Amino acid sequence: MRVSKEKAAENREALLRAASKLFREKGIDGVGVADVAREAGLTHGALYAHFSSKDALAAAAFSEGFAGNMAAMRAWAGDRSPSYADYVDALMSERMRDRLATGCPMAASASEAGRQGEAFSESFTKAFEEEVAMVEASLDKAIPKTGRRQMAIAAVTAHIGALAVSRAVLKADPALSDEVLRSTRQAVLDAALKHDRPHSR
Amino acid sequence: MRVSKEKAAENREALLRAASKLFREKGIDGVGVADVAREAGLTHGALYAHFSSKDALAAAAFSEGFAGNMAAMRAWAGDRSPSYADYVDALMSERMRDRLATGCPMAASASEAGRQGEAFSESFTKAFEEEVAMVEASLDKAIPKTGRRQMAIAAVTAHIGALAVSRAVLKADPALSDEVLRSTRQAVLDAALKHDRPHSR
DNA sequence: TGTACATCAGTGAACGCGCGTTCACTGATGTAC
DNA sequence: TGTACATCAGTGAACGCGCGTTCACTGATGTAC
Repeated sequence: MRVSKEKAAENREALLRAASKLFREKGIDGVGVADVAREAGLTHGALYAHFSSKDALAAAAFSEGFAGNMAAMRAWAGDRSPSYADYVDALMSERMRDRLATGCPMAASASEAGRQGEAFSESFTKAFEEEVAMVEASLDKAIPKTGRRQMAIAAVTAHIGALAVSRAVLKADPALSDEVLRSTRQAVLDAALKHDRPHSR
Repeated sequence: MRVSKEKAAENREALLRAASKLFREKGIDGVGVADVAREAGLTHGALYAHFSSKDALAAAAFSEGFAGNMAAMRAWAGDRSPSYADYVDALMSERMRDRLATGCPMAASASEAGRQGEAFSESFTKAFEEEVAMVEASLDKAIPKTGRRQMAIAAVTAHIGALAVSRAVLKADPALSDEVLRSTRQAVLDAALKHDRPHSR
């Protein structure tokens, strides 16, 4: 039966929230469209009134999840723009590793992303560029511009790798999982510090 | 019909090679046991004479693929043990990114690994520890032992992240994909260099 | 060395199940008069 | 404001398909005598 425009918009949001959560928890291939619809309180048929395919849903859910995390980060930083150390501490933490459903969508899908459809690839790439820009802006302006971009790319890449690896080894070796987070955090912070005392290369 | 012990061993190897290739190319969830058996020239039923489940097959194929790459690395390095720079150059290259079927199995499955079965998790963790040990051994002995391990963990994690991300953005933005590899390579090499000129922290 | 037979790797049909997507239908919503 | 009706979000059965796993069967292999 037809529902009001407001209710339809709510349902669309519920589908995105459900997809965003489930895809991060169990992977895109690990969740069916019926699971997503059920979590949103709808039937699977309704999903296709809002999204043309599972790939389109995954791409939209990815962007929604990423935008939510970026907004949360900005809100948490408050008026001051978040410092590089704030960013690193927040991301490379056991808390972030264990919060699967609301964690970084790039870390959740890094190794699957290349095999998804075109829409998803685009979403991933846009998100990566956006996060790099945020990190870049948080870096010391004394570092030359090309160096800042390089460092930001390496830092975002490292955080994605660290979260994915720390989750991959968590069940088999929890201590190693913690060590992965600590080591990457230290390495990424050291890289920024190093530029206080530049040396010839 | 029964086959000779030698032929059976060959078939088992063929299954492992097929699984190792296909799982890296398309992901574990993206390949069926029938696909693997077909690629090996067998029927899917035969697979269960060699492996108890798909998870057991995936774990064995992961270990086989990883061991093969480690052996290739050692062979390539020749008599001298591979230097840190050799390792980084070999791994963070466009060649490694594009050689899906024979590339690093950790990078191919990083974000899926945590969701696989127990056998696969164990294989991943063992491989990670082994690669960390190899990298650690290649680092300058002037760096304190705890620093070496931390640096090795961060480097292996970074290479996994860089390969996964560079593949994820490849279709949507090939130039960015190259930049991801270059930036991580530079960052990881800088981290090792930095220790030539230690500074207070 | 030759014969009888137990072994077991491999075959292919079948199991129950869930997948992504389509579609005829329902009925409340929103609109035109 | 009241009535007639077109719209369309949501339902749920059905589509064809592939999944991982099991199993009765085949027949060459390997072994015991």
